[in-house]
Amino acid sequence: MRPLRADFYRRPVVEVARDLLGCTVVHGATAGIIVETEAYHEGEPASHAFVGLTARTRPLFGPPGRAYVYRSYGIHALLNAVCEAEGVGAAVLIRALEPTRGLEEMRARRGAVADDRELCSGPGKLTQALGVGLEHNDTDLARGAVRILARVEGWEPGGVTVGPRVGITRAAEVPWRFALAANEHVSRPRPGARRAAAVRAG
DNA sequence: CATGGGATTGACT
DNA sequence: GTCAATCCCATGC
Repeated sequence: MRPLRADFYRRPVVEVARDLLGCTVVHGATAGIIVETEAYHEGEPASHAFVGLTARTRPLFGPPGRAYVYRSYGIHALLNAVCEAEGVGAAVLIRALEPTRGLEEMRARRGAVADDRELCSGPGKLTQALGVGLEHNDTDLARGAVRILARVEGWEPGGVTVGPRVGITRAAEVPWRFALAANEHVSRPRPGARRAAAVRAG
């Protein structure tokens, strides 16, 4: 498995979000297969890039293939892969991994969890498990400490679930969330997360 | 300079 | 189902 190069990310962000399923995130001795992603684009209000170029969003508008890591709710670090051409604010949020290497280290970082399916089943959980933090913001995902590797040869996604993104209040109806349908390591859809989309659809 | 709101999680009722 | 923890940063005065 080789690191994904900038060309992989320099495409429509929704395509990249789908194609990142099955790829591997590595940091040190820990690694996991991506099983859930979400796409964000400057053209819609749920994206941080919607406000334009600021100190915070600068990495989003930078060259593709770098990390955008930010603090959420004052507690968690969330990992994104910057996409599309330089100057366009777009990124894929990595929402869940299936742990493959360094399970003991992950358990140590995560504290007591019921079972290994909960080690990386959420965007805040996986960064904690892999030891990814704000210091990795704007680092190169092909050469830096945190890397994303291509799918293994012959890997097939099987069933992919497409649906609305989780935990947002604006543009909640856009179906830009992708997950491996049968995978046990995806994040649990927040039951309390706005039924607005469903109501609107019904 | 003060304020308010999150791309969440885990504990508790 | 409900709610608190906690901090960066965009916004407005």
